[in-house]
Amino acid sequence: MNDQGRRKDARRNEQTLLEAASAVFVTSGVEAPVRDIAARAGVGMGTLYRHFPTRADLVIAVYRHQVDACAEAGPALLAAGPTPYAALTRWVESFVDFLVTKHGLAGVMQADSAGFEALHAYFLDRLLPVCARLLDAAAASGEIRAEIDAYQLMRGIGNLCVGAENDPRYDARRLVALLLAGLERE
Amino acid sequence: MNDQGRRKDARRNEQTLLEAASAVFVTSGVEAPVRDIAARAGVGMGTLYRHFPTRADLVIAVYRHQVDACAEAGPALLAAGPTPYAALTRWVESFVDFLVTKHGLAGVMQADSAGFEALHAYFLDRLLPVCARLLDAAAASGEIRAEIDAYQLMRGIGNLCVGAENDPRYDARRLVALLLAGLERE
DNA sequence: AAACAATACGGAGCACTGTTCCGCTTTGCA
DNA sequence: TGCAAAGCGGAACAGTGCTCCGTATTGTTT
Repeated sequence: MNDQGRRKDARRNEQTLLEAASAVFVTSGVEAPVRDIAARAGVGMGTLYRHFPTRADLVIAVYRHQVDACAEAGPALLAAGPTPYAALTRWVESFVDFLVTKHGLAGVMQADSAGFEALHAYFLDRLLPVCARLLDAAAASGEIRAEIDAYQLMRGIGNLCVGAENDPRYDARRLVALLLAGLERE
Repeated sequence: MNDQGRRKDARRNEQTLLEAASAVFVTSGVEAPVRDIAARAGVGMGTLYRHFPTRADLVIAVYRHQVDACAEAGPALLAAGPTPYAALTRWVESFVDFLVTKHGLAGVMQADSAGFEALHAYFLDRLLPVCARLLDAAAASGEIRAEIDAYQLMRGIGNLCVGAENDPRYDARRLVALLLAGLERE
């Protein structure tokens, strides 16, 4: 727990930055200017960038716990749910909830969002295997057509969540549900 | 054909700008720097902005014909297709083709894409009524569940097309097809 | 043909990004 | 207590979209 012998001001600043970033993300969204976060943490730009070499790294650090929790929920749901498709549905719903409640996260998670490749890669690394396992199980049980791979499903879900938070006429959950319904074997 | 008595250099520059923008959009995408377009047209920034007060206006001007064609295809398909749902499917496919072939257009068509509200509004004005008509007809014929309104469907389709052009692993057409399949009444 | 508004042009400049760089400060070990 | 090493702050850079205004072009009026 020595935190690798870094100086204690460094450790304190990293923590302060994470808290500031988390707060700013809630109020101004994930795309908030880096300066705002540094200012809120009472820290210079250099400090921010030494701890988090790019905006994406900061975003990853802030949401790492929730992404991990989402990844761990997959196998649990599969074990608990009545059927694999039910587990898939619930897992997807929780993922969508996560994306939709974080301002702009879905938009920035896209592969082509310049400078956020690391974020995209992290989400994929962590969640793709989980999604694949659920999808395979649901296909094996005959509940869905195996028409799509986990990558495309994840990307489709992410895309459907883009911009969902500032548009009362748009309900990403419903559209994702429709997409899953399209997978069902009739 | 007098083009409202504007000076002839003005008319010529507007045309040159449209051609330059069109060419740049193809090679560098819709989000290409405005300076690039002005440079390609051999024109100053002031000229560009006088003719197209915002980037969105330029994008609209470049794609206006194709959007209009898409809008007009709706009623035609409804009249021609075997069923309203088939017409809807075909119309959506043509819309997806349009979005996917224009670099970054889908991403920029989103409501929250800062500075592109005008573009979003234009697409909606032009295409929403067409989509609504197709959707209503398909619902009336009993082929689909009326679970979703035209706005949400359009937005969902637009979202699914985001970033589709630079990712060989992602096939927006297939996901949109799945979404439509989710609408079918079983 | 010459003078002269009116119209339109060009590009420097502004405000705002993310990111880098480096002189100065703080820390913790000897 | 001294002093390198580690860390810090924020000015400065490069790249955006967009504005502003002095200058050039146009076409109309004498």
